[in-house]
Amino acid sequence: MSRRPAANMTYECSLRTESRSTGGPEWLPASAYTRPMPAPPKSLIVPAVAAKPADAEAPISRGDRKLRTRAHLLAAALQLMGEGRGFGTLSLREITRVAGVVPASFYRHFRGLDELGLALVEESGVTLRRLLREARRTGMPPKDILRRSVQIFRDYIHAHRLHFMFVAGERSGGSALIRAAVRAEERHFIDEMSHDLRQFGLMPGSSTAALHMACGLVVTTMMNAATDFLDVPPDQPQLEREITENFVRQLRLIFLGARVWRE
Amino acid sequence: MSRRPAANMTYECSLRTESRSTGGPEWLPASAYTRPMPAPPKSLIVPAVAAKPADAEAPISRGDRKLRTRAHLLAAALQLMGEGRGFGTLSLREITRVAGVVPASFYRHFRGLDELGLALVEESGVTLRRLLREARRTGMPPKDILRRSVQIFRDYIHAHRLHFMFVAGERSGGSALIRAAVRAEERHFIDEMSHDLRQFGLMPGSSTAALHMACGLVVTTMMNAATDFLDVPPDQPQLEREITENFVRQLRLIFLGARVWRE
DNA sequence: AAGTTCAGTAAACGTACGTTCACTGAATAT
DNA sequence: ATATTCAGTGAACGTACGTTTACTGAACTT
Repeated sequence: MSRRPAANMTYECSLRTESRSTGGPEWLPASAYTRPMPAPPKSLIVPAVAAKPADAEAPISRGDRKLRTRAHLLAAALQLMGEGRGFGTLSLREITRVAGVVPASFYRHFRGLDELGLALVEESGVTLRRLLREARRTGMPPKDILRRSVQIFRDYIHAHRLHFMFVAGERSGGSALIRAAVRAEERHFIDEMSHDLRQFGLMPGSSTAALHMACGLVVTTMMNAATDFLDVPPDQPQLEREITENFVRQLRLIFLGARVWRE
Repeated sequence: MSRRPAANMTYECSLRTESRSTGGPEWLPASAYTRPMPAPPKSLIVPAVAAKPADAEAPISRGDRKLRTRAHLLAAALQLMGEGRGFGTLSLREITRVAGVVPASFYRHFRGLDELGLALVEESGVTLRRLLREARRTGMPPKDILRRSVQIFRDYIHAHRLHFMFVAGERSGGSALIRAAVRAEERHFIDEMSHDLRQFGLMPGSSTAALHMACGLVVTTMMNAATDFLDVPPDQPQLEREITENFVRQLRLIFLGARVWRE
């Protein structure tokens, strides 16, 4: 399961070209675009939701248009991986199909799939860092820090589900190129985190190296928890609570260990 | 990079059939098999080594032969993933090609690729558990436990490189089916490990639940370290030493935390 | 107003894929 | 000695793929 639909289907083409003339654009006045109106980037399974939520109106400029299509391509790839597939299993045609664009168009934006992958890593890296930034801005409530942080983290994951699926998935699997890029982002994340921890004065007795090591441990644990959270079916609050609880305890143990750490 | 060779190649067929008549079987007397002698399961890159190391002689029985081919298929899949690709990117034809067998033969052994994947999970699970078993047999040397264990672990990883690449890679990425199976194996591993830790009397003050939680943390860290180890190029002993050192410290921190753990 | 640029198009190419089918012939069962 | 079984074969099928090519026409430049 979960690999490509195993051959024998309706032959791909009908989708884009037909969907524009038949069941297509009643959800938006077709006149909104002059010609290169991209077909709705709808999934093959859930047709309506996600990716391009009536952001229509008038994005006129040519450069903006290009950016928009590029974003559609990235979103399409993420969406496909959201159905539970590795980046390496995506095909170019598939991505362009979901993005509502012809395959050849892809090359106007990326040299190939790897380049798109790297763009996704960067995008995800930004999402990751924003998590830290928000935590920094909020400051840490001195009471129940861990439990609160984990709750925030859980919410953040679900709000950026696709990015986290991507990072968690490609962090260890798949292509060496992408994995390396993800690990680099992760290192930046660890660096920032240990900087913040020092700033906030948690673990004052520890050396920089020890702090960094502990943060690495935290991030590993965090990524693992992310995979766990993302694998929970949406109707299993009990399971999610257990994962939350386990994650909190693990973090507690780590910080306990860090407090008594001596070289 | 690292996805499939990007089209435009010599058309696959020539490979198997030709290699038998031209440059093929001088490494073994062709008469060893009557007819269904499988072509050498050589990689497209490194032709000679690995998979079927002169285990020839006479495995006569039909059942044995079937098992042997099955093993070749599993080994072929692992080998391909060893080149740094996710399981989801493998194709059936590719696997049979490397295994030295015609595509249709695949179905004599597996219903499809997923079934082969699950077989690989099981195989890898056995490898994982053998690690614990050996640790149990040896007993833990009371001096420098952590450092010694990590060295053993590092050696074990390299001795079973492909299995660990598979587990580490599919643990978070790829198909939900395989991921679930891997996580199940991992849970078994954690169970056994916490049982052993209790047996050996480490962490005597902790509840079963706490022990289990700590073991989960250890295994997550371990899997992460495995990916790190496997990504080190073979000529970078310094980098490997750093990873080892980091891993030791992380484990030390975890056990430190576990020692002072209170509910 | 005329000319240039270039994101997106349509069609074609050669290759690879999964799956099916009737077959062959040695290992087994009778 | 004869019949049955069945792992492995070879060929064919329809579908999907990545990439290239010449094109169109609106957005920009002059």
